[in-house]
Amino acid sequence: MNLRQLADHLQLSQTTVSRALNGYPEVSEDTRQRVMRAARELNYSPNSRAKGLATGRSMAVGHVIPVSDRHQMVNPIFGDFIAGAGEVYAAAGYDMVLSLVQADGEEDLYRSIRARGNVDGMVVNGPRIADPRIALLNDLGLPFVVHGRASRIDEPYAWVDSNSERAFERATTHLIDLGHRRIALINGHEDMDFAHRRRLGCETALAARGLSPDPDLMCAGEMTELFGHQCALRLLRSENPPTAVLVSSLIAAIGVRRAVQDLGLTPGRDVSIVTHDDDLSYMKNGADVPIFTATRASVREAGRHTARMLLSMIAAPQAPRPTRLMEAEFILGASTGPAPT
Amino acid sequence: MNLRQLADHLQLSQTTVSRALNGYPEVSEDTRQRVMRAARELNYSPNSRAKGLATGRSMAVGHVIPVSDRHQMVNPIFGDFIAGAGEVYAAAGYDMVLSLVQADGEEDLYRSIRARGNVDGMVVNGPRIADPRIALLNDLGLPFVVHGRASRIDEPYAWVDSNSERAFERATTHLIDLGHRRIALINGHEDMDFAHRRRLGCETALAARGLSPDPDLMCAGEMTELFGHQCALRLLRSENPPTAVLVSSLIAAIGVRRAVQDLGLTPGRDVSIVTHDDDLSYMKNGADVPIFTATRASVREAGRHTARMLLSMIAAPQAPRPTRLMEAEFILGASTGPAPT
DNA sequence: CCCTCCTCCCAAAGCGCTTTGACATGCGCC
DNA sequence: GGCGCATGTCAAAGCGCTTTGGGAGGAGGG
Repeated sequence: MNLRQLADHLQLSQTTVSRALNGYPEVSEDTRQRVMRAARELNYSPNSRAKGLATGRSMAVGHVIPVSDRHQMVNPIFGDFIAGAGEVYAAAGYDMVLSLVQADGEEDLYRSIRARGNVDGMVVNGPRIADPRIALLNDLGLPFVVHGRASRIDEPYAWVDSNSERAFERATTHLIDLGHRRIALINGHEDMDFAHRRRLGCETALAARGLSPDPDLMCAGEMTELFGHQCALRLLRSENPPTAVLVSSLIAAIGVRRAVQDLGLTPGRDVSIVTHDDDLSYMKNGADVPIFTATRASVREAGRHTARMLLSMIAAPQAPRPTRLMEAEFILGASTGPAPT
Repeated sequence: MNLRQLADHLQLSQTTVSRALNGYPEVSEDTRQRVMRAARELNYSPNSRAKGLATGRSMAVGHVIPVSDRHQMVNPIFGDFIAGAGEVYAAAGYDMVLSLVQADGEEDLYRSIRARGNVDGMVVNGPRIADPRIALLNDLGLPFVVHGRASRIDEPYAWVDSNSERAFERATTHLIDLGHRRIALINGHEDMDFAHRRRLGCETALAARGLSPDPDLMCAGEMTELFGHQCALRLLRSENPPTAVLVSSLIAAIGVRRAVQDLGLTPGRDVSIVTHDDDLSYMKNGADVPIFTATRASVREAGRHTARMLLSMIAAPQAPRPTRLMEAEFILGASTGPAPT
């Protein structure tokens, strides 16, 4: 069923039918009702390609998901982020098109997305420090929102981020207040901007109390359960082990807990653990009593904000680039306690 | 840069340029080279909407992701599945468009996707027992592949699934061989077909050894860490607790382990745990020694197979519906041991 | 030398929609 | 009665591509 057939069926011109369906005022209310009813009954939906061609808008947005070449890994927060964003798109009648990309193919991908014109805007995930994609995208002139920020970038761009620095500063201060002095950090790859900021936050808190960070207590890598386990094992077995560990994701924290238990120690008593918690739907941080003391920021909520921001930019391309900083909650759980003496 | 501008620039007709770019033989090799070079230099990519309109194919496939209305949860395996599928699509020049849908809006969504014609085929996730979507989609006549199967459906349809029944039968038999008699099952919602099959496999194994399943030892729900923890706690605190637990996902198994440890018990000695492991990239089942004894089937690999199957169906719509059953590996890990006496 | 047949290229139609500009009505008003 | 003005409708152009149906020009055969 296409527009012409519908128009023929109604004995009207395509123009009138189109206008009736799209809410233009040049159509009598009677006719509009008739058209709407017929469209529903005959299950007519306009062909989106044709509509896109005619209007120059595709009613779709693109999400580019970097696939880590190191481990072919898709960041686990991605599902929830997409879910949040997808909710908003669905409500607004937008499609979401996903592109997975290895780090080396990125530039071409963005150019090609732009040239093929099948999206009206895009979302960029996993920004790195001084990420070159931002300049590229500004150049291409397609509306985009970054989930996260990129340090050392001067030009304006739209972003949604949670305040990693502040969150990790608070977490670190909390541990210092509990008497911990040897505090380890198990972080994401530190070329990722969020990891960089978390480290900064941590160091700021240490410095504020006259402590200096110990490089031996810092490690960075892909945030898997396994990585958390390995790092924690290495740290705790070292000569001068930490009494507390900051972890950059709940999944890695689970690995840390496993390591602590493997060594016959008790989390919260022998070793304190604070983790960042993205509030993933399938991996909640406990029920009433949180398993881990944590800094919590809902990545699903970030997805919603990002999507809304992008849609607003598509609607008003000339407006200044919006930004939004979300604060993380600090949640007291069972995994922290006073430093053992 | 569009085709016309490119053609003008080259002093050729659009026809010739189009043919040169699309590999038709009616163009001299010289001209083709010239055209290709210019296209590359001027960064020309054909507008995908226009191309789609003209060819009737959109070079995109749709994935419909059900969002559980119960907990607004996105299945965590989804990221890896998408990653596997996305790899194949990218290589074949297809886009992937994602639609998230609440269970109640499904029928309309499929119809609308069909009518708007912006995908050439689709992938259906999370089939239930006797899932009505299959009849609907067969009706709509758009190529589709189901990830999983739906029991009690007679009409043919294409699917990729792993042999859940067999896997859980083996797992159960293994536990029986170790002397376990009270074996619990922590399963996904049992209207989901895969969960249904896992239960069947479990019961088959019990029956083969003359044991009958104890309804008190079976629970089913959303496969979160929390759910695993709650179920395990309840089971282990009951009057006649199980000595072994079968779990339907690694994430839930982590919750089970936490419960076991909360009660001061040791996994693999006091309580044996066998889990299904989807081999998620961020949640591996240990390094050298698997943490859990497990039935393992890579969901990323399933994503690849599904995508390849769909593309082949799009290329040859008349061919019979392919199907593919993947066998799970059985991995011996540290979480199982002889039944305590 | 003419005819046929390739080879290489082109003009124009068509995909399904929106949108521009024009055209019939019917009405009130001078 | 003629004018202006809404109101409701339509035909046709255009979005950027593919594809059909030729057609010019040169090579080869009789």
